[in-house]
Amino acid sequence: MNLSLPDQNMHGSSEGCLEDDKPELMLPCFRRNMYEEPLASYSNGSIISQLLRKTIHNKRPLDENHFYLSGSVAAADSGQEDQSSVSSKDSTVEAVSPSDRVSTGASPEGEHPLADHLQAKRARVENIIRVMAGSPNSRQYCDGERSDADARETREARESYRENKRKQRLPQHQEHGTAGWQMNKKPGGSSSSGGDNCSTKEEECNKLKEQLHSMQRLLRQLQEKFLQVYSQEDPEYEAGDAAGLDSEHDVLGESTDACYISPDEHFETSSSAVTANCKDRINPADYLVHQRESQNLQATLKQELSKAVNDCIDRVFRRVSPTDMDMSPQQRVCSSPEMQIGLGADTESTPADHPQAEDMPAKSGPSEYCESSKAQTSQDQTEALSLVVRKPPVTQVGSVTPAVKRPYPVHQAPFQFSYNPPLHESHILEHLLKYGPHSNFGALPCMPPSMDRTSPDSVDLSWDAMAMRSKVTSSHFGHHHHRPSSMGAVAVDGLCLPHVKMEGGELQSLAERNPYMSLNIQEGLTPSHLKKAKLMFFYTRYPSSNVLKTFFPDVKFNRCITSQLIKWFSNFREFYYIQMEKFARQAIAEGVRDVKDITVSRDSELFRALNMHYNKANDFHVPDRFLEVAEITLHEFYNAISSAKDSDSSWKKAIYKVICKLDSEIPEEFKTSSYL
DNA sequence: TTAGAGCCTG
DNA sequence: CAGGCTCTAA
Repeated sequence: MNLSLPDQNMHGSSEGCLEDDKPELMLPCFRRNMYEEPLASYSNGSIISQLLRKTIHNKRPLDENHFYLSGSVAAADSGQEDQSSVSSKDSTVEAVSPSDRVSTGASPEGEHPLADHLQAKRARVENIIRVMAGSPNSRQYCDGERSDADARETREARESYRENKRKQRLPQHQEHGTAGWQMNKKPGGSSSSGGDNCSTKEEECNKLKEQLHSMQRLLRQLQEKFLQVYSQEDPEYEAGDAAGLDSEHDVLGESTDACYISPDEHFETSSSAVTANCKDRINPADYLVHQRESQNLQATLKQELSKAVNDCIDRVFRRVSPTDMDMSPQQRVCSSPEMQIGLGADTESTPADHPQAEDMPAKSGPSEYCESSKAQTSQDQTEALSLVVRKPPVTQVGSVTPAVKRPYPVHQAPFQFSYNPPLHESHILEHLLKYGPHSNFGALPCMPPSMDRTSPDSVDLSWDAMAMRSKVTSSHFGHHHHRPSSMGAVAVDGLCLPHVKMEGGELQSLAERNPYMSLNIQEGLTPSHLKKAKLMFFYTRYPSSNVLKTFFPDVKFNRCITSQLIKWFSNFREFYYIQMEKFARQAIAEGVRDVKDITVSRDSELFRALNMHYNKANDFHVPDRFLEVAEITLHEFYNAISSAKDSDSSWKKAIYKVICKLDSEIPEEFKTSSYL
């Protein structure tokens, strides 16, 4: 039988491993603070610090109101964040975080040395940057699912984390505070303010450029993303989001036309807001000079940044091209995050929407995999598109492709992941940037560029499968490279990941604990869920709600969803029993004398009718047991009707009672959400 | 009271 | 397939 489990090792040992692996399953890259790491490292690298110091020295507060505006916005919104515009709001909230208030507000008259203010400002900008990095995540909460308590908790955790980091850095900053903008020198490093060590300085500059350029990239992507997100919002969200966006624009001084704010601009506008309180400390006579210097810096930075971006793009292409020489230009372009952003919403939506290639040769070794995926173009899209319900969205580029029937079920093994480096936080971030919070992680950049968008696996995997894969990524996994072509998707997952098997409930709770994971928990039932339910009907006519929860781990169950699923099965039964009655009466009409003459085989019309209903694509091998049950049911109906029991209004109840005991176990494969 | 089955209808 | 309805068991 097709669905027999080839992965016995899935059970037993897998259960045992589960506990051990749990911490790891909670992928490090999904932890919130992991998102902050890269940026924290930026701040350690202190490109921001340097910018701040330089800018703060040069720049005069232009508009004190700006600060108050930010502050008041923060105060007003701090209790009701979790809108799509969290980034801006959070930014301002952070800007007036308690610790900052202490340093800036407690003694505004200058008791504190300038360094204190600089630190405060620096910290704020760092916060802004960090928040921006984390905010794509927060967008998902605009659905209102998340409780205020959760929001507070997350925010507090984030703040305390940041404060800790900030505290750790403070002494360092103070030590070097007066040295100007080279505050991030390593302890043993020479002071570069004099510029006497050219090579060291050059190196440092390069490093800084590198960091700046990375940040720039991230910022640009984030901004791009935000703009897209806002523009795609549902009308009902639009008002609120627009407000948030506006406020963001106010705070950041960013223009809507310019989808990209250069970091220095961004930085300067931000710092202009946060440095307003320093205003009276700066000599007005120097203002113009400082402003000129500031502009010079700005121009220099812009120049440097564009150079760096160019270099980066070159590097990306250089890195991509050796392995993807055969890629189509479009594919190649898509492999570069920068280019994806540049290509706009269309391409941006592509990866998430790109279907699973279902007609691929089922058997493909690691080396074949890339090749196969290269062969996958958007034209290979199949009905799998519907597997993930996406929110309103983005232009669906890939949805035009013809459906391709495939032998059921065929999936690609995720073994490729074993060759990839572990997920890095920035990868996650980039993924979010590229594909949005509602995309799944099947196309994480940990994949080879060529697979990024074209992998048949990249679309359809719900998060649990993704978690498994990611688990594989970081674990020992060098075998299981082959699988029989007829093996089902779940079997594949199980074969490849024998030690990461989770029950639906665990998946759900895990996903609920982790906002990023829950991205792939479906809010509603999709056509593929329906299809799966129909196939499950071949095994169970009366599934309990627990069974349903177990076998739909990627569905976020609530009362409504549960009833809907139950209703589905009720409808299935209805059709089933109607067919049974119909064919039983037909048999009687045809003069069948003996119930034993009535059989149900795969050639039977009855079976065809049922198969057509529950397995329309005919890509599922119906279990023999179902034929037996169907036959029994038919016999029951035949007997009841032939003995005139159907005159009783509730004559079917007796039959139902019999049939409900004939449920068989649903294969484990169905437990995997990526089954279809 | 609630969940779920079953029936009917659109 | 979903919604509305009744009925029943827990």
